[in-house]
Amino acid sequence: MRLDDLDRRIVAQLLEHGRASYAQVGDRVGLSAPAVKRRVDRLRADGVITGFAAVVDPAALGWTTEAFIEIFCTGATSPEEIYSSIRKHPEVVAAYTISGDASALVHVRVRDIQHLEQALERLRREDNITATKTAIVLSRLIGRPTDAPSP
Amino acid sequence: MRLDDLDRRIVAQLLEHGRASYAQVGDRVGLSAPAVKRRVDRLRADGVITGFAAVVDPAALGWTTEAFIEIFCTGATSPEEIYSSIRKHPEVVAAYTISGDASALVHVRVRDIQHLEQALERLRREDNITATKTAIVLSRLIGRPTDAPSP
DNA sequence: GATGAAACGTAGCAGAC
DNA sequence: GTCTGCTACGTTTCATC
Repeated sequence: MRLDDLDRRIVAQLLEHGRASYAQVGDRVGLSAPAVKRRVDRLRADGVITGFAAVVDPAALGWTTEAFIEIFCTGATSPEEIYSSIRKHPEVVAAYTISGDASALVHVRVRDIQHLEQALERLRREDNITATKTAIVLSRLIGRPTDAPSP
Repeated sequence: MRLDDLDRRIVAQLLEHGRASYAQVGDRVGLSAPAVKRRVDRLRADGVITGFAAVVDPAALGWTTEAFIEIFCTGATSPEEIYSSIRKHPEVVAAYTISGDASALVHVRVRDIQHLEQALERLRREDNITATKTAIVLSRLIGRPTDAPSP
């Protein structure tokens, strides 16, 4: 499937203003409200837009600390095994298998350093995980505060 | 300011369904639509909810590759200097100053490996940046596809 | 302080063009 | 893609606890 320029501008609008009315989006991109709705419906059906979400300040919910943890696994641990080892930890907001020394990179969000320590201990207790290497986030330079799990 | 349990449930609902009507949210949390609206207005005014956004599949927009780049800077480069060095690169979707060896961790999203190479070259051309260490994302285990810049 | 019910204006939606 | 009408939602006002 192909996106034309109008589609991209609609997506850009909805990335900024996810609750904007179709008429508002239409004003910005030069279409009528029903036309925008049709295109948004198509974008959702095609999986370009997978949903809508509130953007929440994690600090306001009491999650003030975040960290990136490199995870080292035994031998040839499959992505599925890594996934099942980390999915149960609610502090994990994102995780990726990556090239390089580490098996995976895990982004966690925690209340404070004590909470981070607990989460790390829990992670290291997983069978597959042999070692971790943690980098605590000192400040966010770019990127919206991502959505947080509820404390 | 303090959030009660109702506030947290409303936030959780809006994180999942950012375009849900107040009545729908109210049904799930046990409030009427006006009551939900008042609380959402307050949550927005207090900065707990900073906005709403579409959740977009970057792959559908042609951004199929992502990577994490550790950035090493000269001496005591301030976060502000790092910020001004990376903000102009549209491939950067997130960036953090972190503890450990590297000065910053930068999350980039690119069309393909060739595009990644170009972005890396551009980054390394920055005055402050002395070295980079890149880990290409092989697969996303956890975490929504984050919002992408328009290609 | 908070909520729920009723009002009005507006947006969403389906059909016809 | 636009225009039209019906339905549902967002929003304010007011009474209530």
